[in-house]
Amino acid sequence: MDSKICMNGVCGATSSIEWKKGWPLKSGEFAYLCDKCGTAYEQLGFCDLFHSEDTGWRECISCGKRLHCGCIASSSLLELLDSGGINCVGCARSCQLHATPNHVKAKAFGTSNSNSVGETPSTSLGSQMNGSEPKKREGSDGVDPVLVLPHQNGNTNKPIGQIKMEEAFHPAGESGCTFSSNLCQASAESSKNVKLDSYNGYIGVNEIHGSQVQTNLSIALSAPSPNTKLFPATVDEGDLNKRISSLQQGSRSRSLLPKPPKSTSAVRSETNAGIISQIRVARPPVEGRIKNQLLPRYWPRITDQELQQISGDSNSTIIPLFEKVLSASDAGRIGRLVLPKACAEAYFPPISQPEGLPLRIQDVKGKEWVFQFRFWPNNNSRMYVLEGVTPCIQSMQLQAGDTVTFSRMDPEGKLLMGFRKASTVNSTQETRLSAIPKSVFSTEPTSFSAMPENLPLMSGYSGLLQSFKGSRESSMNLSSKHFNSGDFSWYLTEKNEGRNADGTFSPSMPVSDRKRSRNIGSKSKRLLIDSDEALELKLSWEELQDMLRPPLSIQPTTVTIEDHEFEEYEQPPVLGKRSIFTVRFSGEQEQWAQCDNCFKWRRLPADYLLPPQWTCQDNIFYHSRCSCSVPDDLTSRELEYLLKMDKDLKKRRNAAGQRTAQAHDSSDLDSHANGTGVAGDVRERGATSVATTTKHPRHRPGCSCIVCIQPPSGKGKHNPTCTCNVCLTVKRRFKTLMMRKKKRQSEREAEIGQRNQLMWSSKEETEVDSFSRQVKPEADPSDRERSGSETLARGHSSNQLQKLPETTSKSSARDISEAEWSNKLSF
DNA sequence: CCATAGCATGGAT
DNA sequence: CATCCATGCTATG
Repeated sequence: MDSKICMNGVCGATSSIEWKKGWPLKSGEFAYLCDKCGTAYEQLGFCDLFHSEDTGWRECISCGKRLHCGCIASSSLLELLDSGGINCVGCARSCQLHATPNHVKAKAFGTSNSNSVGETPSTSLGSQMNGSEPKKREGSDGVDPVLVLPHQNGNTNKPIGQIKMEEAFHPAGESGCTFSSNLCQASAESSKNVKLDSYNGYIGVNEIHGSQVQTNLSIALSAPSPNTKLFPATVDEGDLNKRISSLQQGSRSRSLLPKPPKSTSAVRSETNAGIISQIRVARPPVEGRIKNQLLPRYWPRITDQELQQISGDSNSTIIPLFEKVLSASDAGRIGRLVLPKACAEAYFPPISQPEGLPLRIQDVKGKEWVFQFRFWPNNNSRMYVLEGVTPCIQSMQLQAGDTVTFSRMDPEGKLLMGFRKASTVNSTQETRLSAIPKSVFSTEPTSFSAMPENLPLMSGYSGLLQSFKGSRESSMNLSSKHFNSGDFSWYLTEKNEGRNADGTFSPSMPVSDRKRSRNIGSKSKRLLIDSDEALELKLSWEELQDMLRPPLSIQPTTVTIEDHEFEEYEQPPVLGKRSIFTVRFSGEQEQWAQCDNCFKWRRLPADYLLPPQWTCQDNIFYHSRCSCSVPDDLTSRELEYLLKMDKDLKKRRNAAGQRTAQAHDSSDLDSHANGTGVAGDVRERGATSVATTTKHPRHRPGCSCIVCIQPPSGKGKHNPTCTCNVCLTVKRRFKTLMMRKKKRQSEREAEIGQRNQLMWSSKEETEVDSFSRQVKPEADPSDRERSGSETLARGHSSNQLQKLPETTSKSSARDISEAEWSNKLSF
């Protein structure tokens, strides 16, 4: 059967479906009915075609359940779209807005003329209503009028049809609301208007003019009359107006559908040229093992525009699967993301063992992550979790309250992970900036409020888009190349730790704030957090210190205390972007920074002082990577490794800092500030002074930080034997530093020894390729060599990195489908 | 003592 | 009431 334009006018732009010939038109041609609509309606309760249409889905304001698109199978559902709000029947009823049903049995759209046409319409709406199998109706008696949906331009403002309210949608047993079916039966007049008295709202338009179908179907934009009761009652006017306005936008783009039917490509190009919906509405599942049993809150809310952009010109189809608002524990340090059971069972491979299986998921940057997808037995049920998500969550800089989205790329079956920040502004740049405290110059710890909640969302799908346009291929294919080709093996230096203890840019919550953060992102009452505290971010003093940088282009002067040289700066430090410093075995020092725009990691010279904002375009050192479209300098494994090293380093540093604090409990100095790494750290390059500076932005009365106790340049220096408080402090710090360094060194040596032991002993159990065997011993001497250096360093060979997935992968008994999934996911 | 893994509990729906 | 799932609790290494 040829592809036809659905004469319903809504599904017309969807080309890959078959149509049934409908009623005759004045032109002598026939209307074509979208068979798929009916099928989808029957099977899913939704028209799964409409999502690609410019008008977007409608969802119930109250419960989030998606209303039908208004296609032929769902003309019964339109009444709620235009009733002064969008609401499903269930919610409308709870607001006492339910209309009293009328008593005229409606006809399914297009069924009435089937006799005259000699063909049967797609499905019987009536049968659909009952949730039974679609039946072919053998025509109807007489020449029933074609159901014409009301026209809002007619201005007659009088009901022309009779309305029947009928429980149609979601047969008993379904959770959530049911949908009503106000069927508007109308005469064959071409232009009519219907006012639903019960709702005081107007419903959509479908008008047939000869060979053309004009459709303003689902969008009735008439403002409710002053007496109209808006529903649900809880919807505020602003929100309502917004929704109405977005619906208006959506409706405009599909008003006229020329006939005769276009070819597939023509239709597609028209769609592409037209307005693609940017409305973010929930999409119920169109497939999966449990289909529409998924709770609406897990329905993916990707917009048509995002979808289209992601899939782009490629042959791949992006299928949004589900999304989840991160709970505190999801985003926490445990690294376990609780998956909605239904979603896990519907979209992830079936697992029979609690150990589950490793799942490869590509994130918005094109990076591939491997998570352990598993479950815990729980009350005769299961609780599904993704384990090991911390690096990924951190990479995307997500926190509780943000949303992660899961999609699948077909036909590859590749799983994709996106995100939306819970509260942010449009551009990613600004988003990132919002993580930098505005009040950073005032107090410690610095706290500030994040952006208002109702700002536009930043979508992870946009991120997907970037990654797919620019680096999808490479990110997929290059993941292991890096390991083999280069000497990708470094150890961290302690200068300017890039991230906090968890490797995140966004700060880890202080313990005292955990309780508060717990409220973010979970459902129900836990969402009701104190408005003042909502989305407040905290930066610890230490985390702020990490962002401090010596002033650019200013040479320090050097002072000597007890034969140790310290640099001092005339200007106070400035805020800079966090980065991670590494040293290669060759001794080459490097710095790794994350682009504020695309979030890719870029290698930079160690001595480059990053500004607070930095993007790929600012990469003046490596022109080949000065664009966000260039693949990440780090593969996911490398990044994971880097962050892990950073985390470990930070852990040890914190522990050392705590010990120091205990040792010097009388000091109110910043006992955490430390680190005279390879390139040094201004904070530790203390100097003695007579006069102190108060220039730095964090200064406050009594501040005794290392900046404040520095003398302004040119002012008097202290004698090496000086015993003033400042000098004593500096000396004490230095002593502490050396002790710490010594301790770390011994720790590291112990660790290295242990690791080597483990490595070799595990060879008995783990299959180790010969390459690893050959190379590993070589890495160790360099390790030891480094351990004697001044640099705080941990050594790992690239071969160890390469073995990561094998060692983390827990093999388990898998049934056939698990194996299939594994195969599909390249395991 | 600490981090982690796995299970248990209880609020919410 | 049953189920889900966020998170607490505890055994374990």
